[in-house]
Amino acid sequence: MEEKKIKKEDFNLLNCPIRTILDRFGDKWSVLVLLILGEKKKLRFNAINKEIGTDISQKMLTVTLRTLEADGLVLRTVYPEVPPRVEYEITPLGASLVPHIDNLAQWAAVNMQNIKTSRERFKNS
Amino acid sequence: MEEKKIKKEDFNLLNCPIRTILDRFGDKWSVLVLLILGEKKKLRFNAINKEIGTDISQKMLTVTLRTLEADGLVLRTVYPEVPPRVEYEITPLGASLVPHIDNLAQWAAVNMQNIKTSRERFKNS
DNA sequence: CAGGATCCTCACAGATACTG
DNA sequence: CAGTATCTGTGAGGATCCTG
Repeated sequence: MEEKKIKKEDFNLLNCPIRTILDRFGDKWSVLVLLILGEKKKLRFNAINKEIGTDISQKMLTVTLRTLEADGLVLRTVYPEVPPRVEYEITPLGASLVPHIDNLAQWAAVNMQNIKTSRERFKNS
Repeated sequence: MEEKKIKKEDFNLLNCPIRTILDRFGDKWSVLVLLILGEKKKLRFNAINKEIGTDISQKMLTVTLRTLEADGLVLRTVYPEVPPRVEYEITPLGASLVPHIDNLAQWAAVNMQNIKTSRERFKNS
């Protein structure tokens, strides 16, 4: 059995750290959840769901939260009650990432119109 | 003919600007190409290809460059020669984005081990 | 309430062959 | 040299049903 395939995990495109994090946060929901928890401190599952809107499926919210938890960016606390209560909050590590995302968001907000115009011009050329 | 489907382009998840840019740069190659062009100023197609390594296909490099060009982040100059010569360089807009990506990369480099450890612990729990 | 378990699908990415 | 044109697969994301 050969091993031609280099695993994404092991290679990470020249071990560029930026790629390692983009592999995680380039997905559809991680950043959004992180920003929400960065603001609101403590939230339950359905509360996060409401914050996002109806656009995320239960499954994807679960997957996203589990990934963030596994990475140590979000803390998940289960209270042994009936009905069950689960609260999510951002960790210091997660909080340290938020400002960087905010910076990117800032840049995006400032230059969005610029990009859209450029995109439009490109289409008609 | 109904129009139930909301196009990704039009919706952008609550028009959150951060999502708009992550939709673009969450892909596999855009950020890498941007960083390379941010350093090397002017490069030809095959030169970029070499910088990345053998891991990107011609097609994906073309697609990536075209998208960056459309967004106004990269300038594409075709010289009417035989054989053809095409040079790519970063635009001021693109250059203004690079530091933000670098910041993220910095964070990633600093906290990568932390995250990996956390991930390992999560797996064995 | 907070998910787990399934099934589906479609867009993105890759491989390959060809060309001005 | 710097691309196009096709074909194909894979897996993130979504819909739905079920449960401690």
